[in-house]
Amino acid sequence: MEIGRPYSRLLYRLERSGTLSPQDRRRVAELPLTVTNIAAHQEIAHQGDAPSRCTLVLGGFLFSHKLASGSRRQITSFIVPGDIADLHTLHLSSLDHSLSALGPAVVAFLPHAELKEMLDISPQLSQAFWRETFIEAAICREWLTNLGRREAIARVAHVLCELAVRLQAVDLARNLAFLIPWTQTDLADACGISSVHANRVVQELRRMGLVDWDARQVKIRDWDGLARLGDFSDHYLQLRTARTAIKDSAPLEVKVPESV
Amino acid sequence: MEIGRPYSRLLYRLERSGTLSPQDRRRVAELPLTVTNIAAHQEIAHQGDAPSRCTLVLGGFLFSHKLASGSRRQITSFIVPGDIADLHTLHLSSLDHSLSALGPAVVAFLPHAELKEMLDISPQLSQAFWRETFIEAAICREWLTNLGRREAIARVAHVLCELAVRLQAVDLARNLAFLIPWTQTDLADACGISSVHANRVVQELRRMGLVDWDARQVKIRDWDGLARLGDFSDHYLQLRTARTAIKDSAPLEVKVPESV
DNA sequence: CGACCGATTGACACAGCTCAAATGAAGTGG
DNA sequence: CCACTTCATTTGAGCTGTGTCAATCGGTCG
Repeated sequence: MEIGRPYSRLLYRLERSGTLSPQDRRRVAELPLTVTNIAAHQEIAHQGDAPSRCTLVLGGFLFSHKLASGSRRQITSFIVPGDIADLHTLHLSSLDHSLSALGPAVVAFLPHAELKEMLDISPQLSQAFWRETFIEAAICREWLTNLGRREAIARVAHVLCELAVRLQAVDLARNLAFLIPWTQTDLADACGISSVHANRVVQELRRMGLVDWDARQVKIRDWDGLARLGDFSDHYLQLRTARTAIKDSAPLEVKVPESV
Repeated sequence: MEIGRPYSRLLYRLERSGTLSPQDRRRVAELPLTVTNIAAHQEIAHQGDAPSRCTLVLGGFLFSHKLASGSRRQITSFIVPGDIADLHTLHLSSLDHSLSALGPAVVAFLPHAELKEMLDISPQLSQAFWRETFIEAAICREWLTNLGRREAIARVAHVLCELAVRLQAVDLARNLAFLIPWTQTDLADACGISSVHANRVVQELRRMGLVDWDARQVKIRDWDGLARLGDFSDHYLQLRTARTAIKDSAPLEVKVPESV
């Protein structure tokens, strides 16, 4: 987990929309940070907290979640390396969700004060970070559609497609296969279904030959089939360049690499 | 609708988190704008479009929506006067959702160029607008939880509570009653349920004595009961003052554009 | 070896969906 | 001012996707 260059993934993301000036890159790279190991299932921040720093994921996965009716958990996002998990704490007084680690993770904490100062100085950086916020919101809207208007198997397929694309964009998936330390219950809580049903859906996806799924390893065997089933199109992720990097052309007519 | 001061509600919102300098207020007030009447059900922007201006709602209601599986509509947000409906088009290349009017509405279009220029000049304004984005995202997460982990009647109750609070915050609801030109089908598409079921839920809410609901007029008769049923707490809206406003103040006169 | 956790299975219940039709309210045009 | 259309609401009757409950199985770790 290249701790030596903790900002590389973040910078890579910020530059998706356009190049940053060398100066701006330096500003980001020189932000003070505290690298911390997080244990599996550890809660980093709790709903209602008012943290004074943001959390950049360097390795592993975090997720944000909320409770409904006191006991029912809804996962509101998966946060992958290169993402800032709680940028909104910069301007909102209290956190509207909790933040936890899916498995063991490595994060860097960035103090609000320095972050704010940096953003005040550079409108370009401010824009780049703001843009990340917008993408996050677009993902949230897509999830909303997923929960509101697709049935269980399509929801799961959609989430898998999204993760594959997002992870591939940060080099954490190759050949549409990736490792993620979740349980079927986590998946269920992201998809708004019960864990029992999540299990049945996973089995059905296996049976249909769409995915291999052993423990924490997910491999998409039939991208077209899964994307069709999950009604997935990656436009909302705004990864123009990243997508070409992944598979060099037409979005949904992608061929699955034969190898692996 | 007070067209004479189109920015009043926007300014009011931007200043929730802290006062703007007179200069910044002037910058906002002097933004060039094109006021336009929108017919009921008119689509203002379509998924995939790349508009070159943002849409500020002056009167009436807009909503953003997406299609799943080609035909199933999910409403992803209700946009009320004072909201900017599509601020994200400022930095994202294409719109990830469509934008339409619930009933007749009045909007002001703000060209991206001038908006960007203004935000580049003033970090304070930039922050204030960014903050609005964060609130929008928080609302989206709450909706996600709503769809994923609450049953139908609670979803509807939650949406009603949210609208009441948001509208009361911009003086468009008084005594927990408001006018909104939606149909039960619109409500259903926001809550991820069928319109038939939405109807049954509405009837149940009436029967329980929680709301009065004639045509477009919604009146919450038992706030505590409805909020409890909908598992609603307004923290995520980040409206410090809103709750007290709801309980005891008598908001000002309100008008929804009747003709347009 | 026992304890624990996650995956898996089966049986059953029910919330909410679909289909279909009736009712009601609000124009619209003759 | 009345037929006619249109659109929203309402109601009824099955049907089904998904939830809940309760075991069982299997792997991992101390």
